[in-house]
Amino acid sequence: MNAQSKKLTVVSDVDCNAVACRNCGICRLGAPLDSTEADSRLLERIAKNRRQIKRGDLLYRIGEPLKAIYAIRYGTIKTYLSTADGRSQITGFHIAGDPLGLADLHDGVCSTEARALENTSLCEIPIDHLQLLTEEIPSLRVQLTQLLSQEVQRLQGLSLLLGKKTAEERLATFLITLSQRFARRGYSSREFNLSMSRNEIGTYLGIVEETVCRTLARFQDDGLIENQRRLISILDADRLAQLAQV
Amino acid sequence: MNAQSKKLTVVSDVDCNAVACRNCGICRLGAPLDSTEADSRLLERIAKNRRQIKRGDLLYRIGEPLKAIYAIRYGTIKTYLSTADGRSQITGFHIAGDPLGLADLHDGVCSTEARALENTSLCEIPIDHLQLLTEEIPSLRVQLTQLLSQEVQRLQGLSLLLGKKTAEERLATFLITLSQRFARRGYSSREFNLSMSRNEIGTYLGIVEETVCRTLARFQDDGLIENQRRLISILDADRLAQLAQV
DNA sequence: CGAGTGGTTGACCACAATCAAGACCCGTGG
DNA sequence: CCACGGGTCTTGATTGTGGTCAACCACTCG
Repeated sequence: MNAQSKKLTVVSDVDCNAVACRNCGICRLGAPLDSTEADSRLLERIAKNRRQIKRGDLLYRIGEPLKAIYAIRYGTIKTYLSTADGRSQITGFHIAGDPLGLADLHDGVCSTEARALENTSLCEIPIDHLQLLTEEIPSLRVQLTQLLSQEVQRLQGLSLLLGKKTAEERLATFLITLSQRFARRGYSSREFNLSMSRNEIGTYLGIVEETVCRTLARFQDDGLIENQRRLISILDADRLAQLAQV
Repeated sequence: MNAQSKKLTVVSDVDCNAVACRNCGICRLGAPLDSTEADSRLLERIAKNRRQIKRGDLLYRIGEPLKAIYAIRYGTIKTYLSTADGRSQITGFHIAGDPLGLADLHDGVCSTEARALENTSLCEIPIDHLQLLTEEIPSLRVQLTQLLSQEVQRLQGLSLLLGKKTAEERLATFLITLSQRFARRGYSSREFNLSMSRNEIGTYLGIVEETVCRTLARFQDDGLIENQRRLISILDADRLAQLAQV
């Protein structure tokens, strides 16, 4: 099992840094509890199915048939949906290791639009391929259930944030959550570069750009963070977490 | 397959009306695409596992181990979670046919609290039971994936509502969605009794009780609905749907 | 170096929250 | 049968958080 995961994670340092890939969704999909040698050979086949998209590019759009599910190797993807008159809500910023497209498995139609915030590399599992794979590797279905169930919990948390938290609490939650996600992927939890604009942060948190700016400025005045445009340093994670009301 | 589903749906008219059960989650779980005779016998065993809870009772609470997953036969359950200081957000009103507990499969810990809004009957599948069942009936896992994926989509829609819609649009969306859900279950889509209070509607829609009242009153003045406390009649579904901005 | 994008700050405003009071409804007990 | 009490619903007056509109700043890139 150790040997297997090595085979999967160490692909080539050029297009897959170890940190991203060790935690990448496809590797998590690829290292289920009871995987066998035969499984691992199959999964190598999947892992080869790569896709690169550039900053600003669409991965898929609302209403089109779901062609594949994805796992992000590196980069950032935002997913969003909109009201009839065009107000849109970002439902997630997805980073290395996150799966994409699972929400649309039940009807095979994309319910969100997915766009790259920076150059992004993905593992791609075509839908018809997935059908075969899950038959050959039962544990893959277990993994799908796990990932979907986590996604439901994430969205429940987002609903709490959008329904009940103040602007200040939203921003604090956002920063703490992002920091924790980076930490889990092996990046710094104290200092990081945002790949999204103030506008996009607002569109995710249910507030406007200006409120994001003002609140970040206040956090800086209060010594909670250092705010240099896209570069954020967390100075007082404890107080920030307390503000977040998680 | 027809004979099978008959066996499952027609239990006894006393504790299972046909409408609710034909569409109930356990029956959907119980009538997967490729079910065999053997499967159906197994599923009969599950379907017998019933549970009744009374209005106001807790089904499970946050943090406790997930003992089972459920499907509602009749009644209504609300699920909710809260901020550290006790503001709570209802994440769903679940009616006949809806599954419960799926969101917590990945770590086996309840992430929401579930409480009955009226006397409610559930099918219960204990977690350890589920393990065995999914091994014997592979299509059950497919069903779990489908149901989870639908739940993710539902919560994405809720996020859009909470993040971007006005109070008026929220109420309109709520009424239209509820009406459609009732219709799909075979109840009237034009007139129905709410099982939740104004306060609970607000706690779900991210607004306060008073705003719910005022907005419903306005809808009545505008001839969109008739509003007799818990009894709601939809008078102009089209205009309401337009207001909803779905 | 100038244009353009994204970020910041200020002044003002509006929608919904809060606070408050009263109406309605239903169950319970005298 | 009516009176009482508590919960739910409704309506009104006032307030406040965050939205809107507007101007300016700062960084980047051609």
